[in-house]
Amino acid sequence: MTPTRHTDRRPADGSPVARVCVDVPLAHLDRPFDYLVPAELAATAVPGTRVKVRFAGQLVDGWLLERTERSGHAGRLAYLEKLVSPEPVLAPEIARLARAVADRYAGSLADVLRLAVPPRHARVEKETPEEPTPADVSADEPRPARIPPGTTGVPDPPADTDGWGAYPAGPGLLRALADGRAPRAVWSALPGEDWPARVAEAAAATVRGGRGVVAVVADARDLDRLDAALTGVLGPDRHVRLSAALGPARRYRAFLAARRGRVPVVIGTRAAMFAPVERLGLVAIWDDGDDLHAEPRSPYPHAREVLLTRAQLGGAAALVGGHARTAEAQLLVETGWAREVVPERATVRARTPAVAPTGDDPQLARDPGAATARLPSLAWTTARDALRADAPVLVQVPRRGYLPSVSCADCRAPARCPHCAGPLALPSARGTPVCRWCGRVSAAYACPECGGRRLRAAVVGARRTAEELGRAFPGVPVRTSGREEVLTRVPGGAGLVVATPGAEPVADGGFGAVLLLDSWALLTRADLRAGEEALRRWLTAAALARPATAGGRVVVVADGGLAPVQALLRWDPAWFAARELAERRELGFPPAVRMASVTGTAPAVAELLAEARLPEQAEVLGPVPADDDRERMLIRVPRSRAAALAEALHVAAGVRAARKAADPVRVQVDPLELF
DNA sequence: TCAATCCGTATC
DNA sequence: ATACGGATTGAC
Repeated sequence: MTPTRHTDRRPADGSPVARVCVDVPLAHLDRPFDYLVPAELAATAVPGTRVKVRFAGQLVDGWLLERTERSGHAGRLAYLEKLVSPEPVLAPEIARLARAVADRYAGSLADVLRLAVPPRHARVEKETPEEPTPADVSADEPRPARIPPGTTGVPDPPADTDGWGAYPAGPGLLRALADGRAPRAVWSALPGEDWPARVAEAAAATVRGGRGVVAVVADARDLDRLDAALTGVLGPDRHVRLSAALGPARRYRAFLAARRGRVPVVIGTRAAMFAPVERLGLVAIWDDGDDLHAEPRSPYPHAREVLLTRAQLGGAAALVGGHARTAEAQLLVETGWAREVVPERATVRARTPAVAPTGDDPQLARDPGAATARLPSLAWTTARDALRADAPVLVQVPRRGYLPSVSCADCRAPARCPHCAGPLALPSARGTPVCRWCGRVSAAYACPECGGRRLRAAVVGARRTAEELGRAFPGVPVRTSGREEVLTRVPGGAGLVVATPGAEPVADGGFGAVLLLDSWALLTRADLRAGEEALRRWLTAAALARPATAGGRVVVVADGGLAPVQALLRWDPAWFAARELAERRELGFPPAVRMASVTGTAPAVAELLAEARLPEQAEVLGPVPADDDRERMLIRVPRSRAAALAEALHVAAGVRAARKAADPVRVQVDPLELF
């Protein structure tokens, strides 16, 4: 039995109208609906709370956005059915941010709020509503008292040439953060940089100035490192980690600690990009080129864009850092929105390893060890020398697994399935090739380009590479770091580490040599970002090597004339980013323009585009075939029309939703993959 | 002329 | 999803 019967209800005395965002995914319902606040909820149904409302006959979840005196709605208002919890989980600035993100990405507010506020966990909410609980501290451990920001315990940053002192603009950046200003920086980290320490110092400076921080990294390993650095600088109680990997209870606990103002700093993976923080002073993202920063759920916002929007809306500082620089970050610099924080060339020279390119060496058989390992001889001798000097060696291989795909041994054309044109793979070392799409076995494969019948491994996976290296360097321990097991740190002595990109461990004292293998597989990907991504992966791995002055060497198996290889040799990510951005301007690709993709069955895509009132300058490109009989169209507009494009697509999606169009269409603004 | 039914549309 | 209004249909 409900506590209040409908007939008993009367509206609250003050602000009896609640503006509610109903949690339904339909695009045409993406606006607030007004409800009456019953008198008994007058004090508790505050903005930011979760509510239940009767909507089109159903009980649905909703967000109370606002309380007002009157409604613009002509008809009769229904009452709020229920207050889910008095906890105002949706901070007003996050509601504003979510609206801005929805608008930018042609999505609905409700979709963004689902990403922004983790699911409620009632038990967690009840525990210690008065006392703080930093997220990773379990409920029964002693809890620190609430410390107001800017009062205690934060050490001053170290002075001069170490740390941020290695960047001419670095000390000024920290000062501005501590002074409560809003500097915006695109930071190119030096090789060997202890970046978690630098981010922690920037966070500490901001906290010292009495403001909060949100910092986002790509994966759990980077998060562990940042967590440790922050604990070193701020102690264990001033920050929480927030990531989907925590599980519902711990995630909600961390979220609440931030929302209740118990901690000034939130760090995490992209799940933290919407984290509420009181008096936000700094947003930071490390390695913004990592595609893990792109949210895979509608409306597919990117952590960098969300954080920069927060900085813009909230007057907060922004720090976009990495060893590499994305074209998007370059655009921030070129438009003057952000300033570069880069080392001087002399500092770069002093800290970089010696980098050398080498071709796929036809003479590799002269070094018996190299032949065994299928290594070009320069790579082999470099590794051997480092091992002889009792230094660890990192070998980066681009893809996981065992012989993921194969190509013609004669002309190198990728081997494709004769039936469906899917990629062929070798499931076992001496087996017959099998199609990875349709599963058919191609026993008598002949290359359609040259007629060749022999196949070679297109990309040798980490496990296979590790086996071969073990044979080439007998007696040297070989470890792999990849999907199944990611190593965080390895000891300093002689040893081989075979890692896939993103899984490279840090070595005590740095790696003596870093080998970047099978690079052509990265560079020949048919992707707009192939060059940028290759360079990002190389720089990230090469940054783990010792400086050349300490014997650190890097060998990249690629043509030294290619731009990404050049950028690696000169350690000049800014040069490459400027070049890349110029090229994208010329070709009309993001971020020089705004692109959106519309994916679905051919009739559904056509229907949506027919409905959409696209801006004047819009160009429609395609169709490109997508997975399962669906197709994809791209729409390109100048950046000045970006908002209009998103709105047009959102409205068109709404019209389709209102008509109950059967087959879904996915609308994506700034899709990561363009072709 | 009126009720039953269908369809489209709004959902507070 | 469901509820409602207007249009349509069919029986008297």
